[in-house]
Amino acid sequence: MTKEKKTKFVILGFLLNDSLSGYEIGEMIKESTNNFWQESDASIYPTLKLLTKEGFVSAEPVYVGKRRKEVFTITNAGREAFLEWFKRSPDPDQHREEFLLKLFFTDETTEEQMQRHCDEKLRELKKLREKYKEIEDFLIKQSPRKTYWLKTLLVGLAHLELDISLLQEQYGEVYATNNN
Amino acid sequence: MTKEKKTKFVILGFLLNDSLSGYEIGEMIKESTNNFWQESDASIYPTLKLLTKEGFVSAEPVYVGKRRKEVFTITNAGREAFLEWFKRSPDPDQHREEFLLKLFFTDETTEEQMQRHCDEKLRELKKLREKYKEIEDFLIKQSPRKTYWLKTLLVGLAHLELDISLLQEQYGEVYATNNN
DNA sequence: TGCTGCATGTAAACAGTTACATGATTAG
DNA sequence: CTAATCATGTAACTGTTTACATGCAGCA
Repeated sequence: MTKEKKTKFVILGFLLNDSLSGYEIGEMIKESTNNFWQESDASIYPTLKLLTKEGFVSAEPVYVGKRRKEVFTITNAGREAFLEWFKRSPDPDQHREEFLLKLFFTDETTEEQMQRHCDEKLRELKKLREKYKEIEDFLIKQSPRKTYWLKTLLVGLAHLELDISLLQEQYGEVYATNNN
Repeated sequence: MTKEKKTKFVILGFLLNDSLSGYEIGEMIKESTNNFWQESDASIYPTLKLLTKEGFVSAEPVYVGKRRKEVFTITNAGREAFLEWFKRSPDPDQHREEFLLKLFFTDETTEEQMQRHCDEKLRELKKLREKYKEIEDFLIKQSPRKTYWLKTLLVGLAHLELDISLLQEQYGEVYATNNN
């Protein structure tokens, strides 16, 4: 029926522990959930407004000098809504992997072109792996309570490692000497 | 700038070898690309109309009795458009994995609830693995020319195996006795 | 007769992104 | 002084899905 906007629950999730401003929520999303659940910046403020209207969060302005900051706090109704969402079976993943789409159609084109995409992808993934490892360190040192943040990250890392090794297998370790 | 509808290239991709009707394209999508690039049924016919208007495909009606079937053939311009798309760097993947989102927020709820989602997920993935293996057999026997269809499938299978083993690791092989 | 599969399509609603617009504060 | 960052928001557009609507053919 009414397919609820999932952005709502991402925001509620971050508000469970802390009262936060839209901007702060945006920063947290960028550093964490964006890696497996993308949200655009612009979706946050309208969604916060919606959540306010529904009574799932309450807003209060905080002033630092002339600077206004709208700080949001989750309500009991908001907690209930979050838990109700949480216990529902997750929807099947939605994928839109253009890289795989091109791999799929490589028989009709040239392997050289695809090889170039693979090279690029491999470089990207290695960079991402470094980033993930930094986040891993950070989580272990700074947020030892967030065991599931770490678990989620490790799932992501495992997938990265797999993709890296698949790409290297296929193309014979040409790049392995430099930056593995 | 103008972010082109990717659906166009999925359709062009399938038309590179064969002339096909909208329905047949839909069937092929369901069986193959839908596993990593989801398209809804309803997007096919309007996109074919668009492609016709752009001169990338040509349509001719075929009648079997009173039954009309619109068969589409790719044009030279269509081939060029496809190759132009193919050589562009793939856009970064878009993920929306509600399962991981829930895993991420498990610290704020209960592990029991999440465990239930994991059980369900594990069952789904095992089913999907069977499906993938059938497709693998089919491809090897029926479409030996499509080496990249097979490669794409093997990437998918590797990810499935990884997810299955991650889920089993976490939850101690409770289900390993029955249907592994 | 009614069900399933083949076959094509449209309208309305919704979600999501891009681009824009504004302004305060802080560090160099 | 100016660039970067903090901070909030809107309008327009585009893409996508949902639900609907139609009708033929074959089979039980």
